[in-house]
Amino acid sequence: MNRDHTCGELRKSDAGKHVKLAGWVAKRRNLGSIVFIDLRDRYGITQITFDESHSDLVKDVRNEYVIEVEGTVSVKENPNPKLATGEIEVVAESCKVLSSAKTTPMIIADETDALEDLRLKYRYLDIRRNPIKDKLILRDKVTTIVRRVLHEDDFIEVETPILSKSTPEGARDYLVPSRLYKGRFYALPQSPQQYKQLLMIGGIDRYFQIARCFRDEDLRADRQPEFTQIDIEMSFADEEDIFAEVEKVMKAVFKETKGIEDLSFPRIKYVDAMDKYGSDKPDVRFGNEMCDVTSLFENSSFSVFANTIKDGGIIKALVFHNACDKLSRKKFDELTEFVKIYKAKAIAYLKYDKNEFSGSVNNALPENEKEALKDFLKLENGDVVMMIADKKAIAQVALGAVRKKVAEELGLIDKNKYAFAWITEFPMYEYSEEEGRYVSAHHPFTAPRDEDVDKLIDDKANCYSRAYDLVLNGYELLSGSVRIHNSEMQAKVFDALGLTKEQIKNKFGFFIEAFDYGAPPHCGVGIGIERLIMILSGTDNIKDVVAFPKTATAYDLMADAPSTVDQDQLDFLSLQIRKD
RNA sequence: GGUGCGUUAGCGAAGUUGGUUAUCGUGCCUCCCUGUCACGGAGGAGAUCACGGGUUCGAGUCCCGUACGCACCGCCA
Repeated sequence: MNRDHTCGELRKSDAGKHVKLAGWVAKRRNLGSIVFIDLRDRYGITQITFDESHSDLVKDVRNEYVIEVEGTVSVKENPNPKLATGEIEVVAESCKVLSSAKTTPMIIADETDALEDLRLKYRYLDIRRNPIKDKLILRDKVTTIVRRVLHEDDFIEVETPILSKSTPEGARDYLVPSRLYKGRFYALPQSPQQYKQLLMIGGIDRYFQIARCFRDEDLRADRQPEFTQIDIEMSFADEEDIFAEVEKVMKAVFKETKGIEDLSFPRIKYVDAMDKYGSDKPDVRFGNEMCDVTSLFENSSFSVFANTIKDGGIIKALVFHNACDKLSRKKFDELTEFVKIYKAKAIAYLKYDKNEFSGSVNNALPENEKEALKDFLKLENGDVVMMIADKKAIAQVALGAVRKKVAEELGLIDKNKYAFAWITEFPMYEYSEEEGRYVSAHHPFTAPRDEDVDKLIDDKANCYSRAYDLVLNGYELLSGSVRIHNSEMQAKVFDALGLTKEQIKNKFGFFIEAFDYGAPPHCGVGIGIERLIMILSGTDNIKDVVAFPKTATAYDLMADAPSTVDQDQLDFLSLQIRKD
């Protein structure tokens, strides 16, 4: 046995005990004939003291050496309040080097100077640091809570295949060439969607899985190519049942990890979320909802507004209180550039202070329209109004992005707040410019709203579904839907998506067939674990909560993956790499 | 696919209108030190300035390209 205690557990009450500790040398302080070593393991740090007669033992010991130490627990005269073990030290009698270490390329401490790419290359060193290690521990704690709560409610965990079948709708698949079937490919699952629905048909009425998912799409600060979902599906259930179950899980997680009990789960329809927040994942930790002020400017002499409306566009407005002094001309130049990212042409603003207007459109707008705006928005001194006149979709999204950015910069967001919202009744379809047709907004197994069944084929733009998201602090935490559970309806949706009978048979044949053998009504969700842990641990970087993450270009800097493979391997798979 | 920013000792950064020995902090090595806990003190080593090309008498600095990293838009059923 290399140790009988961890480096995080000894306290004053252990004084006098003879102990054996093992760990990494986090810091060596040599004061001449006395040497202090901070010994670190997963559980914490304990100071080891080598007095005059023992200091030679660690003469050649350096940072990050792995050592085993025996000694006696002793109470310190000057305790170190920064350490949980700070009231004691271990006075060493022996020291055995279990492993030596080269000088590390980065400082291993809570505050490291290393940039992210270096930390990814030496991820095993980065994981020794508390900020990363603690998040891995939190992640384990959360999945443990989730499993317990779901098990209490009779859900069972079932594993579904990683080697799966490519699906045409949605994200690009990661493909795995088959050796036994020349020219054929497995696909890694984007989610266990079809398998879990088949489990429902198989009578496993309450299923969950901590499921790894893969999507070959470009990355973001909150998106990795492989990620983990808490995947849940339940039969004989609808929105109310699944919302209740998810809320129960979230309440348990927040109570047991953060001590937070007063969570609420308001519901917002998708169209309202877009209207008020310009996003289907609104950050509702703060207000500043957007308003539609189009009607005030229909006959405006300000041609920019009037022409936008004439061309079918709208004018969205957003108010920030007491912000006149905080938002400079320069800031609005910056915001003008910012909204161009979202294809908006410009952002107009009016400041109302000391009962007078000023700002970019102050001269362009006639007095009566400014007064009307003031009444409509109930403006008070100090208010700043921002407006975007554009096509509806652009004005909403661009001003919604401004809402979030300015709120952050003005400090309107309470970082200690956790604001959930269910976003409901998503569109059934969205138009894909790229493909020139309507595609599923969620996925093709999503049920339409009862009242929209007759719009499935003929009025796709106005057809809404029983899909929902749970949003937390502006992140999409989960997605789900009530599923279609009869083959006629399913066939109708495939038809609406423009899939031919042959495509349906090839891609979904087994799935469709299953629905002919008695499918229960069912619904479910997939909760993004990484985003949940990000929010719980207060980081905006998904890489912080993944043990071995990939870069923004989906590269593993540590393992150097993806990599080329031997010709033999290609030959086995009957694959040839094109040289162009 | 697109936009922006970045790349200088092991690590993190500075480097002015282009100018001759590239600076600072930290880490590393050696020596001194019995109460430190970011120990302290003295000394030392350590750089093809990402790569390729160009402009120039002269490039870390200016220009073009490439690679890599980060963020964002598109994309992510």
